[in-house]
Amino acid sequence: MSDVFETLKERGFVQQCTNEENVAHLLSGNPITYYVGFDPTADSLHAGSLVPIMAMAHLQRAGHKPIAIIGGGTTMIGDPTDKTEMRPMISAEQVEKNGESILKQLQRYLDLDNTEGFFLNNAEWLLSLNYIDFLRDIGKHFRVNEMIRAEGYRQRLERELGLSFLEFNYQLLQAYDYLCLFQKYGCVLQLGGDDQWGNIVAGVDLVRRIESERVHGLTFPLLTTAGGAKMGKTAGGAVWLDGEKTSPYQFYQYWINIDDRDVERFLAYFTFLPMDEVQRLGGLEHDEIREAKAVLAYQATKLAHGKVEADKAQSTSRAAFGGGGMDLDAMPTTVVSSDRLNAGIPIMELFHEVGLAASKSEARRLIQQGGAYINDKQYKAIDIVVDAKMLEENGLLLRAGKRRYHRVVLE
RNA sequence: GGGGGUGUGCUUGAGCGGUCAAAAAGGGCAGACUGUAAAUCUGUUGGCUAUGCCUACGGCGGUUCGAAUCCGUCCGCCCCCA
Repeated sequence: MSDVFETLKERGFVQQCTNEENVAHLLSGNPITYYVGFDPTADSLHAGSLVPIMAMAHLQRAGHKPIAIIGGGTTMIGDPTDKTEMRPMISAEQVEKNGESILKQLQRYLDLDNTEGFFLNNAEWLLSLNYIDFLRDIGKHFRVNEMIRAEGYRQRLERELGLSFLEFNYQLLQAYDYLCLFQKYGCVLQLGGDDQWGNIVAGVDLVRRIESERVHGLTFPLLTTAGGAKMGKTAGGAVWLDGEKTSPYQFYQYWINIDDRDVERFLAYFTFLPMDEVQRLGGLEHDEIREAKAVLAYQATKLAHGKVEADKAQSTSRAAFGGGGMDLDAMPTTVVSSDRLNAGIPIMELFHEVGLAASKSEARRLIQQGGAYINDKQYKAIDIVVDAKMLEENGLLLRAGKRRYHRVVLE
């Protein structure tokens, strides 16, 4: 078994760690069980979640057993950590539904078949808690003085924002999660974003106090892009792992369009390429860096959507930007009846209808500012009517700006 | 329970009773330059059957020729006292 801890470290996954030597030692020995919590407030994970996912995958490849848990119980309270306001609560049914989608996505990266890995909802043990018992058995181990020192709480208190008692209990519940997982599954390592550090440590302490056992914690750095933006967000919103919400092609393009400065870091995080290769690619400059981005995009897409989709996305991208013809199959397409086209469709209407502009006014602006193209020809007059005469063999190729394409074909 | 404050467009945040679709910044989009990058410059950024009309300044109601701006009330959030 190779030294996974070393791998995680050199790939940049380690931000804080309860005790580096112990964790390194633990990971180089017999298989252990570790866990990461995921937020079930949305029905899909997004690119930002790839950091914990990839870390889990590295560990599983080294023979360790992952537990992915969704906070069905905790979400019903709302996590105050690093939030300026209270997180909205969501219903148990919604959590259940979201959990199913999330599990499917995780399975692309991890084996969660209930032998090699597990997928659990903490509602399972949290919902049946009895208040008095919980206070007596768990609550007595927590010191309020310590709790309010935690960054997340402290900020809320200092900024005089107020913090409900409900939210204040979040840390106890997460610590309790760890305790349960330790007791039932022998879980001895919790991973999470650095904002979770306080909660993780609370769990480590709790297990030590109740079970007199030493368990461990490790956090990942919170990723931002070189531009300072949150990882995995774009104009259109989050970059989802769900192919329905973010198509494989869009997913691919997200990685292609990242800042040059992020290339090496992201290769280390989001691919399994050996580090010497990562460094070689990261060292490329100017035009060549695009090759590195292509590798990153392809690898990341392949992991998230499989080889077939990755190949398709890659060829579409190459065709679109490499000067050649487009890969028409992968392009979003709208079907229009020939009668309608023969009658003529105002250009603003067309751009709006296919979704390249959110409203007709936006379409108007786009056109007036020279961002509207049909079959690679720019059209700046808003009163143009698109009809069958403009049809080419592949239909109409609409483009908004440099990168957003849409095809219109006849019925 | 008492007192005070606050609620504006994607976000932050100005806003005298008319000249407010609402300052400013950020963000977004488009154009130029480029490498599908960054930086920079320019334009733009509620909708529409478009030199006009409609919808918008927490909800409802009122005062007024006229309200984001005044009054009442309700809701949300925040602070202080209990």
